[in-house]
Amino acid sequence: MTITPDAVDRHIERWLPVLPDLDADVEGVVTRMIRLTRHLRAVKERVLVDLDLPAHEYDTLHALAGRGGRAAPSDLAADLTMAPASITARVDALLRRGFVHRIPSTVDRRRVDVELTEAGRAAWRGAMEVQGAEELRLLGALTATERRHLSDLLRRVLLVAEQPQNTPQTD
Amino acid sequence: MTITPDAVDRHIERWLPVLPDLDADVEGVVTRMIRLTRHLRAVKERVLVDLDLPAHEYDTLHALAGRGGRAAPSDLAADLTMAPASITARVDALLRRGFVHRIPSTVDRRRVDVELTEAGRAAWRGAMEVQGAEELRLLGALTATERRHLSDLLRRVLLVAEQPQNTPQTD
DNA sequence: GCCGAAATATTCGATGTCGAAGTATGTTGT
DNA sequence: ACAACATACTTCGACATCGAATATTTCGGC
Repeated sequence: MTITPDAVDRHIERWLPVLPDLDADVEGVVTRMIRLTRHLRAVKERVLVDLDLPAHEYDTLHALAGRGGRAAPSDLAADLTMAPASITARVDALLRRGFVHRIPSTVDRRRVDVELTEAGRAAWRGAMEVQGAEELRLLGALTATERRHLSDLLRRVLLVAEQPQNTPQTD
Repeated sequence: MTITPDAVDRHIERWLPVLPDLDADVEGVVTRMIRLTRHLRAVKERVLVDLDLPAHEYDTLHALAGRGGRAAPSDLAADLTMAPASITARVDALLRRGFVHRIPSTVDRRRVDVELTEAGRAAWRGAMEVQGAEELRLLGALTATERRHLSDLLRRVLLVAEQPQNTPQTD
């Protein structure tokens, strides 16, 4: 049983002539992760189009729901790894659609909590239902134990990424 | 030897109360791939900043080099999975820096080949040298056989992604 | 209590990307 | 030969994002 080559195998084969010391496994892992995340993002946007919900609006609702339906803009910026300045426009758009409220904090008048409305929560839930189907389809290629194995391997890689770089002597 | 939890383990633990039927392995694999690709992208941009080369300019040079130093804008758009309209601005910027030439095709006057200059190739090579170091650092967490195993698992997942969706009845 | 520093959200200007329309050129059918 | 269509690139308008600057509020030291 020979393995079936995928687009990344062809990608590597195409690059090997110009980069002879390319590590096929390292490049293969990285490129496949990039393509898979891009694929999942694309499918997600295609699905959300039917719900008239841009992906970045869904992401914002999702982050908000993950904070119990109420969070400060700076918290959302941290969760979404975005510049705080970008949250303003996102909240503005959600506000226009009636998905959130802006509630000035009474204890700290610098803060303005963003709160999910019922309509916002409903929109989030509706999009949630169709979400994840593609993830299941893709990972259905593996058995349950293989998925666990894959997840474990990736965890070990991510743990290295989380470690502070050994070259923080930039200051 | 118990496994060390990573940020995704904490992420899943935080979401489980609100989404009880969340599959930890599926979510773990997807979220780790997303975070790893984002991390690699961030490190890449941080490295390229020292070379005064924006990541998207490097990507364009890289795609061009992968085509042997000469390609049509539409080819670059396909390789970079971008809208053809976006290539114009990228080539304009590379042109201002003397990294590429625009060469009108003589056989088909609609086409305008983009050609890497020596300066462009040098900039690409210089950035290439420092590229990939972070990839090696991360995947150094695994042994060679584990990397191969990881690559094989991802290939099987990607092969499913490449298969045409069974719902193309949109027309 | 008061003044400088830190924190929080927003505004502003610049940039990158996209889809749609536009322009020029090539191809095909009759 | 000509019309209709297709192709390749560019221009344009809209939009998301960002970093820097700004306004307001809070905190800490004296």
